[in-house]
Amino acid sequence: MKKLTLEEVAKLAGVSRATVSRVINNPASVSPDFRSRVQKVIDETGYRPNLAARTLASRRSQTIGLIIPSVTQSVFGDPYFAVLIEGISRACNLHDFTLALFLFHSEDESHRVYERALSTGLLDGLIVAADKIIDPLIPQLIARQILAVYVGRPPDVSQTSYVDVDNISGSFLAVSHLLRLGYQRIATISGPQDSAVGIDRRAGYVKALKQRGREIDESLVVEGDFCRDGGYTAMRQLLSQEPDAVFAASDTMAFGAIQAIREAGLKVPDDIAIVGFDDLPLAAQCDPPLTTIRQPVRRNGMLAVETLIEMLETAPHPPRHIVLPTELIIRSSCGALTR
Amino acid sequence: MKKLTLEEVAKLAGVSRATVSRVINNPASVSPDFRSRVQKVIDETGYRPNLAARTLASRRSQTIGLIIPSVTQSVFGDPYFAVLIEGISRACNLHDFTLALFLFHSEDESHRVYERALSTGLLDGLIVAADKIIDPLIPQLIARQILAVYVGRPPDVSQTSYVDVDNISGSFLAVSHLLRLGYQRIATISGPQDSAVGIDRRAGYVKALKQRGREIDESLVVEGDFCRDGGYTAMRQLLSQEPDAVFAASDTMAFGAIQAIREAGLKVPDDIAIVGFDDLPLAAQCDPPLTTIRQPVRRNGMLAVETLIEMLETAPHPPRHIVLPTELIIRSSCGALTR
DNA sequence: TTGAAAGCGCTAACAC
DNA sequence: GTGTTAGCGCTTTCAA
Repeated sequence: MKKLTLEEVAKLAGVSRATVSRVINNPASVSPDFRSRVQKVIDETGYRPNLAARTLASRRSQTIGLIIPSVTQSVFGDPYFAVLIEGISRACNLHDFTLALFLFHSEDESHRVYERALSTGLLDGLIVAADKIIDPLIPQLIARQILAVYVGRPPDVSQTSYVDVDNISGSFLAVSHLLRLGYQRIATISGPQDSAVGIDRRAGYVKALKQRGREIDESLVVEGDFCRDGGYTAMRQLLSQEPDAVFAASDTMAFGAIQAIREAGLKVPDDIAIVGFDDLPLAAQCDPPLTTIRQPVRRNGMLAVETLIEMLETAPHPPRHIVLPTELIIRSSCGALTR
Repeated sequence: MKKLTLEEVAKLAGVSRATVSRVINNPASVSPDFRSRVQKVIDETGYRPNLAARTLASRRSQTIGLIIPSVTQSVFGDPYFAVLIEGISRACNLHDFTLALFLFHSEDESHRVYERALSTGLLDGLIVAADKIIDPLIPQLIARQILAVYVGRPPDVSQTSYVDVDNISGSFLAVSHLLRLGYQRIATISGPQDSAVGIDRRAGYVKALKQRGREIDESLVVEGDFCRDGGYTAMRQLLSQEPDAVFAASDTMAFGAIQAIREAGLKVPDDIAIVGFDDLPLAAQCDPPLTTIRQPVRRNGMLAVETLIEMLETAPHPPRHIVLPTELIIRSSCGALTR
């Protein structure tokens, strides 16, 4: 059972190659009679067009790439990425696009991976989930004229499309909530300060405190890596400062922090209140249920795909910026329900 | 800056197309003189071959697909998949392959996704992380002569290549350990009984008990879904049976079970001991650290890729079966350290 | 509406 | 070692 080509299908149906192509790509343009004749042959033979040939001829692969550049183990150390991938994959399915996944696990790998991801022909566009404020990828994307949408604010906003959430407002919301509850020593476990998210979420923390006329106590600000271990380590460091509340810049770090608090013999939220950021599925399930800032991770992933597809279809394309709001989700870890 | 073709590079270098092609694909077959001349042009112009054209002509795309068929949210409800993807991606990078990711989130999606994944031309082969014992995919793979490697034992072992771990021995190890520690009422939270892993891990539980002459108490056997919620729910059901130890067929279910135990005011391992399966990164970090069966998830992912690539290069290819051993990792949740 | 024919950009025999 | 020449299987003008 060798592989059929368009040519052979055409012969079997007694029509030309072009007609078969039309039946596949634009059935309405073929007369019902021909259409059904061709369709019959396709059904009977199980013919499937060769995607490489189609891509070459049409210059459209219906495939997009997702690049997640991450030198640390953090790609999957934080389930955030799993949810993001799920959203992206879902949108791809919806629009009949194929998703190519480019992860890299070390700096060394990055060159070879970029090489593949940036080479022409196979990919219609790229979604980039990079969050470093210095990103070597962007100049290359521009030079090679590769369509891309960032997830998270990229370094150069003027030339690059992205979808993001309002991180500053989000963390402002979180910290204001803690202030409202009357906490006095509010610490934060921030994200890396070489990433836009990390910077913004810390900025929201500062903004909320300042708005209430509070001074920023630098000893209450510790940098984490968005992962559980980072949260754990940061919290152990914070314990000596005796905070009564902590805003962690990701749920995953909040989980690590809670463990550190427990191991110190303290209780959440009675001794130390915690608020996270993300509202991952686990936030609602864990013990105690986590008060957190909900951001639409899955939706953002889907939006990134849809934005990219739109740009694909309507060149030329000014960069698009989509920023979604966040929402405070109150559960028990902040003490709001018990105080 | 329009896109360059081989042809144009050849003209610029004053050689034939074939020579440029050789420089790219097999530099050793070109004289140093010509090679450097061509290479210079490539470097200066930033030329990149068009992958679609290359795929069409060579019938090799250097791309493999990963199919994770999962009707539930379980794809990313269990970090197991994240680790697996990481391994697969890593091996792809190592061998300069591109990874296409096919997830589906509902039964409806499956048809369209399969259509893409099975269509010709774009993919050299497939890795399938399906674990249902009835798998509609296999006949199609065979009919279309698509090279595939399963992760986990597939329904029809005689026609399909796979990599797996010895699940029966693994859970046998886990339950034997609990027996050795003297537990009397050992329950299990099993995986779904329509999956090979689910069945095998329950079989290991039964085997260990029988070997010690114990009867199987059906009220101590509850089916979960490998996810946290499933473990939680199953454990709540088990609590009324007052087990003194539980073997959970995945770490993720073990985490859910621990939460249920805590909420009931009981302690792990003092009141109920727990053993998991997988040894996910979180198993060592959580509280209490989880005794579990380590399986080489990442390594299995890499092996799947490497097996597939080998098969790609050496047709015809009898199905290959690789089964790796597991290992008992003793931490605190089983009580071994305190009893 | 349908068909003929010209590519899409590359690889791979084959000849030199 | 290098160039010539056919394709790979499809889409897409352009005529009919």
